Amino acid sequence: MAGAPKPAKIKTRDRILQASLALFNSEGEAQVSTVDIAAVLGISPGNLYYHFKGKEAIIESMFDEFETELRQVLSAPIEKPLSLEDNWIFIYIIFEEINDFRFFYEGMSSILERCPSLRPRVARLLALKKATTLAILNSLEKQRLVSFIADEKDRLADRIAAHLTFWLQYRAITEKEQTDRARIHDGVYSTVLQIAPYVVAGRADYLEGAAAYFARQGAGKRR
Amino acid sequence: MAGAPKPAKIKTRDRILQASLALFNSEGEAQVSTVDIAAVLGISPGNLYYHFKGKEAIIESMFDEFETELRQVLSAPIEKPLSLEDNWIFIYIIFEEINDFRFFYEGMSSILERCPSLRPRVARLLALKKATTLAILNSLEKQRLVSFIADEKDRLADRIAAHLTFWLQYRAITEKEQTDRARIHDGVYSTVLQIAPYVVAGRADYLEGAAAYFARQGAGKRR
DNA sequence: GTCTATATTAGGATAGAC
DNA sequence: GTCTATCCTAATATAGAC
Repeated sequence: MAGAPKPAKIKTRDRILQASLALFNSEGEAQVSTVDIAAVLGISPGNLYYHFKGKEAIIESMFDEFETELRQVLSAPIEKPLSLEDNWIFIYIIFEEINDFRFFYEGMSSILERCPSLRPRVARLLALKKATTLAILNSLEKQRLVSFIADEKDRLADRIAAHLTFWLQYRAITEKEQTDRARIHDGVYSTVLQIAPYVVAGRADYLEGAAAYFARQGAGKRR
Repeated sequence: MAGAPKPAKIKTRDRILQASLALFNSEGEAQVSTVDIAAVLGISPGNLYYHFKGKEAIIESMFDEFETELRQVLSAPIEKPLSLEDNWIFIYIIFEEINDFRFFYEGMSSILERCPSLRPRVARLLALKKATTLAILNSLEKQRLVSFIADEKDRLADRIAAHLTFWLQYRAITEKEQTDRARIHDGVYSTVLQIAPYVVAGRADYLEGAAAYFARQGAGKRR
């Protein structure tokens, strides 16, 4: 009803990005050629090359978008602390972002070899993951919900950053039949459990609460 | 002096495996062609194809060896429990094995795409990593050194298995300048710290002991 | 912006002589 | 076992018409 603008045909450039992402994620970036991408879109390879210099250019353009989104997400809890449950949802969102861009994580070293300009940007993104995790841990610590000694806090933040980065890949190998949804869910639960042993009082309650929360969500149909 | 057999020229087949591993690890498997391998060995591509049907055959053959070695290593603590310090050395050995085969871990999803027969074997290897970790945790638990509630133990084993698998990659991105040695060292320390919060009594002592142990080793020249 | 046609290469792979 | 020579293919990339 509202003055919606005409159907607004999606620009070819964007269709290329969108189709490439889908293909990369399902087939693996290494297994997809520029011809494949053009084929699924029903356009000519020549046309594709009019929009992008090549596969690397496509990847770099995708990364731009991913980086922007993830930076935005990761900055939220640094600005204002979240409640415990909000933290859990927050981890969900991060895993979902990463899952949408999983081809990149799976082929990372080969991609970074071919797109060296991305290397420092990836490194900064990982650093931001750690910083955000640290901010959350600091907030929990200030609320006296958890406590750390020595360099435990810093090390935990590092491990969680790595966990966020690689857990989906780990699970993809160990549980081949899982759906994306199940893998993400499991990843979040697994992150939450990692914090449990540092919970000051009522660690059992925390574990129980988490188990209940994730059983509930697991049955649901988030996304 | 001793009746050493003549210089025993290494068989070409083995030289190919050895050179390929070195190239794969330094350049990335995807960036290395059969021609490259032949070139560094000073043999003809035709000769290489006499020994191996192609790059995939080389990788599969390398994996055979890696699998055998790692299985042997991982089976040790299942058969007989280790002391605390022995466990640390044990983790060192695992990281070293993985580091020697890191091209495989880095390009895993692409390699498994091309060598589907390896997928179940990799999955079983990861399962064995987890089983071994579980065996160690069980042993520590029986000695009353650590304690777990709910499914913490199982989840920790899973996380450590993932940690062993991906930590070197994580560090390779976040700390570009590190040497292999430093990365491995850091990986072991980081694994050890992950167990700390479950230590029943004297967690502070445990942490301090670990820090001292790894400071000492870090200065040393293991390997 | 899009297509058709074509060029260029690099990599994988084989045949046959030595 | 090893080399030379060669082939085949798939993927990248460009030129020029529409």
